[in-house]
Amino acid sequence: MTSEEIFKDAQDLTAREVSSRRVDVLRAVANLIAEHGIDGMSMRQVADAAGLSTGTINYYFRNKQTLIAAAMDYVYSLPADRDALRNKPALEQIRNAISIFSFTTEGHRRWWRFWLEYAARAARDQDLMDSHDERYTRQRRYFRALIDAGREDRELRPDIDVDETVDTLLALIDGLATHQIINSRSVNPARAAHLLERFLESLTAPPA
Amino acid sequence: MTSEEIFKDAQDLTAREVSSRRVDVLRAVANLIAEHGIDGMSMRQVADAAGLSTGTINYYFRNKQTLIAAAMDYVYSLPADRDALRNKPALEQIRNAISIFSFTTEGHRRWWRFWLEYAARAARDQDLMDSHDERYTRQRRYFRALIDAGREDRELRPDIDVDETVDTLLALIDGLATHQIINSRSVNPARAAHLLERFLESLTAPPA
Amino acid sequence: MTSEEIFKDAQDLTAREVSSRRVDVLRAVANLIAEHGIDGMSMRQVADAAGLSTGTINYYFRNKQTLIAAAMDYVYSLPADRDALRNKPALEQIRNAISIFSFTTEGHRRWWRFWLEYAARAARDQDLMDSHDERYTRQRRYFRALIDAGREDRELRPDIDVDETVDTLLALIDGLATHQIINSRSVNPARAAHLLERFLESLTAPPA
Amino acid sequence: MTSEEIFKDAQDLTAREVSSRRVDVLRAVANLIAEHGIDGMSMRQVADAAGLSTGTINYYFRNKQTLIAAAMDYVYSLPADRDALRNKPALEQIRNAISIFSFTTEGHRRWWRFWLEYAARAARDQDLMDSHDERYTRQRRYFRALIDAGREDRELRPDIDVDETVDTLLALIDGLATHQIINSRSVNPARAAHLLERFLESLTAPPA
DNA sequence: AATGAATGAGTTTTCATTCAT
DNA sequence: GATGAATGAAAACTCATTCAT
Repeated sequence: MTSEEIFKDAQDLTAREVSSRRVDVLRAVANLIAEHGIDGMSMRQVADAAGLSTGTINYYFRNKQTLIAAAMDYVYSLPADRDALRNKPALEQIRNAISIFSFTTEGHRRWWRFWLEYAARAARDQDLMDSHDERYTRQRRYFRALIDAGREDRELRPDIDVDETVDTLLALIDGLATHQIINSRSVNPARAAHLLERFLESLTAPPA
Repeated sequence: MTSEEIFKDAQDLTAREVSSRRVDVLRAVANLIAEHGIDGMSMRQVADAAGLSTGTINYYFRNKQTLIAAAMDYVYSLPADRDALRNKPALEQIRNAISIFSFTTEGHRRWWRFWLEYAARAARDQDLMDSHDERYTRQRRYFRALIDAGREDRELRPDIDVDETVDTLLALIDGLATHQIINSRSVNPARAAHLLERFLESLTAPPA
Repeated sequence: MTSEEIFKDAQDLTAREVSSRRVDVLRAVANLIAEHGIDGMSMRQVADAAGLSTGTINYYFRNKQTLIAAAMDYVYSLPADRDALRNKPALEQIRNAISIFSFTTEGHRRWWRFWLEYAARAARDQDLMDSHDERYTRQRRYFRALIDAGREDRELRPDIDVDETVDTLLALIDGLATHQIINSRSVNPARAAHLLERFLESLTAPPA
Repeated sequence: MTSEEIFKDAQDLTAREVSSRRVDVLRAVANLIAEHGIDGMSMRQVADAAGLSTGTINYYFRNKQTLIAAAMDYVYSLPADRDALRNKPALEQIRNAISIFSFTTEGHRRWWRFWLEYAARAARDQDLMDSHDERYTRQRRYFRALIDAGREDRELRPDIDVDETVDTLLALIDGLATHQIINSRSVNPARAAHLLERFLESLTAPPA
């Protein structure tokens, strides 16, 4: 499942697939957080959105904090269709990986609002911060491998510093996403995509 | 007053300047938001921190929402000591402007935590978003002028696209700041500063 | 104020004396605990009984635990009219002190039900236990002085061990009170009073 | 089974005797009440402690109230090993009967905490009060017989009033037990045992 | 201008109880 | 017989806001 599927409207979900109650709840939480923020989301809203009683929500998940942590985990546990591209050129894989973070659908917008809310909360919550750091490390490793491969394939310039490139790229992605959300008049999806593409270009080998 | 002065410890403040009660409150709010988040900050906390009663807080500012908007405005109303550098080389001015966003002091950390909280809230509040967009536009204009100047002075490469450079730079700054906050184990201040410096280097004219 | 005044019916109170809101609440709590037990008393009941809102109760007292502790303190803070008897014979003072613990009025019954509830809770709450122990120590000291005086005045037998007498007497009082409450069919007030009187008799000097 | 066996640690129990599920539950309830109080004990705790589901607890016993009443009955249904002492001197039998109420083991402490909780609840529950009164009557009868025998055997003074002695003794026992629990700093087990012993001494015939 | 007591709606959470399996 | 998911009412507590002083 991709983030788009998580953040699509609730009513579309039950029809298509048989999902456990637990997942229904987490999906509802993700959408509610994207829409109202963590503190703006009440347990009653969760219960209503999931079609359960508040008692049941607290029966499954011990309390709101645990519920939110679980929702975070769930949202970030995108199995990703990366394997399908395994034999494609590295640059294509990078572009694909990046595209996941674009703003092409409403689902994407919700994902990023969720992410922003998460980030703001994690800034004050050591546990969330730790688990986020872990995910970031994985993401970093993944992009590092891609860029490494791209460099060896001569798709990317041989003189780039891989680690620096990864960290800069990931910061750029998050920064552009944030700007798209809160400076949406100044930075629109097309603009953000263009800037990212320009950054990628700066990494490709110049015509000898 | 710079952001550092807003977010330094409260006791340091009263000594230096005579400030109106209103400003005391706003400063208290800014620090409380950085520490507890918007929803995590109660009006009573504000009152206590400002040495006033809750009644008075609501008397000055109509309600919490207005108070927060005022605090946002206040924090972003940094007069900035940019003029002092007016005659320095453009690159130095850029470096100085960027340094304001670094993480060298605890005040800086608080500033970014405030910013993150602000961003998350603005994502769901059109009014905040609008006023933020306005500020972003001003910031953009300022950096644009600097980079323009730098290009004309041949400090920067003549082939860079100024608008793209500004947007990329600002996104990078925000992205790196976010990472420093929530991926603090992976991205520390020195690393972030280094990556920004590397980005600047990529803008300088290569030795012919 | 004596325990009888604390535990009389609420409506009688407001008429007679001007009492602070705080005391109104504590009196309501004492009566509610006597009637429903600590866990059986809800904050809403307290609020209703005191003619305030739940918010106000939590505004005065930080939470239920603090409220209960305050109620305990209040109930036990009987100024007592002991001084009035200062010059009377020791035995008369003892009899008077004991009579406070008798069951002559409904107020007394409530007082003992409150005490029993308190004791049960204190058995599991170190803080309550500590403060109770302190009160017990004071009570012990008071009776010790009385019995000492009685022995010196030759009202009481010279061969009694004062400490043992005090501890036995106080245990007997509490035991008889408990029996009157929960074995009310077997042990009634008159019986309990008689048994206490017999115990006192055993302390008086036998006719030489 | 004696009270000591009910209140000893759970793991020791299963080994020795084969007991029905019902009894397992009641034992768990007794211990939970001693530890957390009646209202502090949840049905889920009972289920967990008994290794059953909440559904099963409510299936065996109709509801919490019934369960608690059953637990009370169970705890008080001590067959007692009194018969073993049938031919011993009355005073020895009395001392033995009293020793059951001492505080020599952790099991005893739990028993008394249970008793205190029971008493507090019975003070507000006519049904519990009635069944307790019945037990008290039995206990009274038992001690009456012992003291009667002791008097006839000339172990005890002939001039004591048997009924008064019984009621005083039982009140003293309960009072001392309560004091040991909630005034544990002032009244320890050794002290309580000593005071009881002194009371017994006052009943024995003085050397002519 | 300033207070802080008072409010009451709203929140999270607990828990005895039910019931389909 | 036995389960445990699900309930919904009730609990304690919070908090922005009001208002008499």
